[in-house]
Amino acid sequence: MNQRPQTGYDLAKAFENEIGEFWQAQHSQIYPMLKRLETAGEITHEDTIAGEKLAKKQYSLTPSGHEKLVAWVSEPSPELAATKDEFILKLYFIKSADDPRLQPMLQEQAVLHRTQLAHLKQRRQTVFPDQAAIDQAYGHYLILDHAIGREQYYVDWLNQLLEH
Amino acid sequence: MNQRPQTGYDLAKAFENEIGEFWQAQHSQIYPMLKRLETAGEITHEDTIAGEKLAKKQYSLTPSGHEKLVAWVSEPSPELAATKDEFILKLYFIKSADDPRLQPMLQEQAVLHRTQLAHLKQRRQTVFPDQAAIDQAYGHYLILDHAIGREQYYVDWLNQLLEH
DNA sequence: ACGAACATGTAACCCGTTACATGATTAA
DNA sequence: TTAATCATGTAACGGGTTACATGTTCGT
Repeated sequence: MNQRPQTGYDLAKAFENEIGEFWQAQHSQIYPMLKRLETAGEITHEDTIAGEKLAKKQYSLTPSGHEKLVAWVSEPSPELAATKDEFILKLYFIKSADDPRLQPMLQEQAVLHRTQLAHLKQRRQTVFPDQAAIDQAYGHYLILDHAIGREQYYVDWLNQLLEH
Repeated sequence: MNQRPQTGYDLAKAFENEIGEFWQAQHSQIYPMLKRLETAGEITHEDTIAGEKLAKKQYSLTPSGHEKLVAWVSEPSPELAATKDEFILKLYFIKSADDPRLQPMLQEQAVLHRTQLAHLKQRRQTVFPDQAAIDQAYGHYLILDHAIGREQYYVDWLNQLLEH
């Protein structure tokens, strides 16, 4: 998306792995959008063949598209992140600290977020094994770092409530 | 929503203030939903008049609705929270730590999140001034506490990057 | 008298998810 | 050979936002 040509499939995977913690997009949203962006003149594609006859569309930014991307990154992002956390919503209906449903709920979430935290740490280790890897994709590293810190906070918060 | 009758307006305000950090719903979504829930037999309403002629609909849960709510709270919540943070998405396109756009971006977000953190702390002080207030709405307190911790982490993370 | 907050609704539109649909390539 | 992954698309549906629309009450 930045400079190297990518297929819609590549983008879908990036939304799943690289930035899925903070932004999501399914391939059913991506393919029509790529067509729209091409019509708008922000991207172009080149048809390539992998193997015998598997057709791929390698998209790349046009000068106009690149300009727009650079401008967009520099623009202010004044909106605070929108979150939908069903567990937290359910907490609203727990009126007392003694509610017998509370501890199981916390435990369930603790399992979930500990697993996620371990998974993210594992990813950091494999994707950014050394300083060179970090230097080459610093923003991506920051995203993963932020995701890990955020999960760590969530786990700590749950643990502290479980000790009680 | 729990036991005391509430109007659609009350609910909209709750989504704005009490749980807006983790779940959102506009009045345009709430009013039709209240009608649907009433048709389904989960809630009923009583027309009341405030002042001279301002019509209010005080909704309350039916036994069936209350049962469903209790069951829903106890159900597992296996999905991890979905987040959409445009700033973090933009970070993805910053390839180097020396990119001149990075520091201004971080500073802008720091202002945003410091303000939000101060606002949330202020709310905790006014909504939960003593232990009695916490004991009466423990879940609500936990939500606010979690929101504060989350913002504190975000601010700390940004500060640490700004020191650099 | 006026503006903010209270109070309730509908309509249009956009965005995003799930499901439907198809086919090629690669590794076990 | 068979399952996982690669690769691209469309359609239906639902949820959610913004905008449209109206009227009352309360505090200053």
